[in-house]
Amino acid sequence: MDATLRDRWLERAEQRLAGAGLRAGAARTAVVELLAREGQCLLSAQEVTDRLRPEGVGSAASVYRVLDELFELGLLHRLDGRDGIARYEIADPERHHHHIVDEHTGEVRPFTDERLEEAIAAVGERLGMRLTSHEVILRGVRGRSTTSDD
Amino acid sequence: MDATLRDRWLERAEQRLAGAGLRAGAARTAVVELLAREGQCLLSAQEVTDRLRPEGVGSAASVYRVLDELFELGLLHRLDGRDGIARYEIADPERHHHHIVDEHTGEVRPFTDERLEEAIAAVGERLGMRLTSHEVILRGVRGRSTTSDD
DNA sequence: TTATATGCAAAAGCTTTGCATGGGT
DNA sequence: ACCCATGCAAAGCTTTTGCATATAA
Repeated sequence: MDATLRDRWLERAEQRLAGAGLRAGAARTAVVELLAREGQCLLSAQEVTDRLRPEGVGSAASVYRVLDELFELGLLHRLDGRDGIARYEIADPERHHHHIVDEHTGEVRPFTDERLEEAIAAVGERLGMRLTSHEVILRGVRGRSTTSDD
Repeated sequence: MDATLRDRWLERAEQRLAGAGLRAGAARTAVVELLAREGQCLLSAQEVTDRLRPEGVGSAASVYRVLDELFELGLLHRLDGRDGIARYEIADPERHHHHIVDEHTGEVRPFTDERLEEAIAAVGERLGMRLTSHEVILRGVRGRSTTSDD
């Protein structure tokens, strides 16, 4: 867990939430703090709710509402999975990653790639669009493009 | 509509479906033919069902089943939208595109970019993964990265 | 003839919403 | 005090599944 990232996001989140005239209730506070700690990789509403249960706060409704609020404020990235479940992770302007899924294990690994980012920016330019967000999902299996295979 | 693409896909689809020991019923035939014609851009199960209604075939259940079959056989790409709806489009090995969404209008435009593809292939190499599929979604607004804004 | 495809209706699963209550500011 | 946040339960939606029937091979 990246503590710098956590603190930076937490501060920005609280700023922006307050700035939007929203109030800090128990559920929202718990969700935000959980995300700051454990939301650096993808988390579903269900997972958030489950991890909050021990604390005795965070109904499904509140979790969904808070997650959506944070997303709308640009504080979270959102990915809609093949399984019909939305997953969120904290959005940090200075740090940016994408995901690669192992088709065998289902494991999701984050990665960053400068060349990929440049290519994407160039596409936006070429198409005459100012990009507000983008997402890349790679799927594959272990092992390079040799002929071996599984 | 690209007739070459349509015919190539149709042929490959029928081959692969037959090869999998599946039978050609009325619903599947209708779905496959519709996709060959109009499935070059994203289409939801609902949209497929609606367009098949005049023909009097294609219940929701059958459409979902056929769509999933085709996807599992690698004949369709699948994208899970923000709205919780899955959309499909025909997969052509020789042609490959991604999508850019206009945040104002919701309009989805397909695009291709060689440099982007190369960057993605390089990432797979670097991470030691043989890529089986990948998707890129860009979101933005009209106008280049000037300071104007929307 | 025999296994598969189809359609209807019911069920399942994620997410949203209505409403009364509790809690920030 | 005022208004927002919360939680429960019900509703909404897309997608899946069970089952009887029709149909391809």
